[in-house]
Amino acid sequence: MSRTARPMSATNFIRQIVESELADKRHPGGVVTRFPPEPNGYLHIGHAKSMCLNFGIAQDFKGKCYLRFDDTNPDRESPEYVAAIKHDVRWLGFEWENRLTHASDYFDQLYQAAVELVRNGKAFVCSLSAADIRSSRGTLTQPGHDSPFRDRSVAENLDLFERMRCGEFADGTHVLRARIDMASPNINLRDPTLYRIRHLPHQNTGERWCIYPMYGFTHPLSDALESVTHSLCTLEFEDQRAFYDWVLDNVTVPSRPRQIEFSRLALDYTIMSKRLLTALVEEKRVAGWDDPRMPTLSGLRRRGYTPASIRDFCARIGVTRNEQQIEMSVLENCIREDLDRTAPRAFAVLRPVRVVIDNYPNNQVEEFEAANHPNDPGMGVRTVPFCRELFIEQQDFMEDAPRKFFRLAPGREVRLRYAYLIKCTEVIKDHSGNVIEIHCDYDPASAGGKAPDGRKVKGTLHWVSAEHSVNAEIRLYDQLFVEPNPRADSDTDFMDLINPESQVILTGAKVEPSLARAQCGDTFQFERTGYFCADPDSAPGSPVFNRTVPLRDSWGRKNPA
RNA sequence: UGGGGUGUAGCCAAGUGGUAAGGCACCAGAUUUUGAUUCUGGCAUUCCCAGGUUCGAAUCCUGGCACCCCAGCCA
Repeated sequence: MSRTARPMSATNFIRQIVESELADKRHPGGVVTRFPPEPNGYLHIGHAKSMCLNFGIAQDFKGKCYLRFDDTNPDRESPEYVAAIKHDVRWLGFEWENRLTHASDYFDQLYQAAVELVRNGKAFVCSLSAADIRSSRGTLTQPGHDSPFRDRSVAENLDLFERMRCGEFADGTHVLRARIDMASPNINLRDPTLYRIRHLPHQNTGERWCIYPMYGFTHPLSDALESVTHSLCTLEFEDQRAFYDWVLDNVTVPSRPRQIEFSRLALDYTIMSKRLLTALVEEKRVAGWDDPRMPTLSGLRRRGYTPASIRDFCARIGVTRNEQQIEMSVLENCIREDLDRTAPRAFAVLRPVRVVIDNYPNNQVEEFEAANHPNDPGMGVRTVPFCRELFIEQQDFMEDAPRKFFRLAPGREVRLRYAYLIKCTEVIKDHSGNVIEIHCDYDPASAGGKAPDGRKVKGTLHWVSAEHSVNAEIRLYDQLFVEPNPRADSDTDFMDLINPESQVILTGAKVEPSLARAQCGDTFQFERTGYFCADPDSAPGSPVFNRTVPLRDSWGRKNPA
């Protein structure tokens, strides 16, 4: 499997815009996009959508895409996040080559741009407190009023701004504001803040600055400096576009990018807000950013999702301006489709119960050949050891079984896949009535699982040898929340909606011997059970597997446990 | 009448005046040594609603309705 991303097959309204502009020769320098994460958290699947869009357009239209860290707020950003983001971008299959940048790389130019605005009377130093700025901004329905500092002279503004930069003032004492229109119906145009004072070291620029530019000012200029042609962002920035354009209209810039918005991704039964994901991590409600229940790329990776499956998902959901609330089944379908093709099969018994084959020789061991993939002989075969005592799945035995239960029950015959047909002769229970041992007879003529006389045996079970199997820990994962949209009800704390069964740890699982040497990240289909992935917690001889996704199960769906 | 957006099936989504693609989900059947996979068929006489224009409207016009975003010195 190639590490490079396949282009998104589907088109969308943004690609159509790019295409028609290219047809009109509007971009002689080629199309340029950018993926601009803030390094204040880990990337999630919503970012994957943005990456597929931005890097995908660059790839398909022979353009370029920058990976630009939007690092203008030093108190939330850290090198740990920078490193994690770079790792995740590469993992998803995208390459920035020599186009790794930071908004902070442009702090000098940004400062000069601010000075230019001041010189032209388009910006002023405001010495109102944050609270006063807020109250003078007006409301959604009422205009704001001008700051008393709005008409400071250019000379005074220049002097003050310079002194802000030199560290003469404490945090919060002054800000630089654009001089636009306090009565604008668009609140973003009511003299928005351009620079604030923060005496804080920065993850990239260190101690060099104590004033930091705001997003709304930084973003259009960074785009222009990188000759970005299409600045693609999510819908909540739509109202900011007027300010984006104002900046580009009022500062001398080398190029003229265009902002286009698309809707952000929401997935059922999870959350995509970085603030809330951070809270889950910090309050230790999950094991970390890479907890397999998290919608982060690192979480999905640890869960067993492949980059290709996530790219496929992004292609399937499309890019529009509609609110997107996607069902989990879409994502699950993508990983099942990928892993069905690529994951070798293996036997693992999650909740074992002992089976004794009374008519099988006591010390005999046979090796049966098993296909690594039933539909792909190229994936080869392995052998699995068989002996008198085995484990099967507790769920595969029922004492009083209905007609349609195609598994083991007293007097009934099933196939042990690749091995023999066995018939249940006796059930042994403990004092509280739990089945602890199932006795069977096997048909010696059915080696390999073939019915010698062609008799129909509907049920086929997976199994492991009691003597040869390996103990394993298996972690079952399910949706993180019990509500499709945990944020829907503002009276309910989303923490209270965490699914208590989102992680179920099985410590007594028995897996076939070949699985003892599973390497972290190896994926398997445990037959009849699901897709699993070896966790980094695995140790030699004691593997740990995460369930990526269960197999589709038309029996279990109709007969919930 | 604060501003900006969005309404096509349960969830996504094509569609750009010529008679509703596709995916997921769901249902039915075939094949199957995984109740998996695969395959086959079904699933919107109608596009938020109401009028209008037109031979013809999801597409154009008018008027409603519903939902989302915006009042950080966050991004």
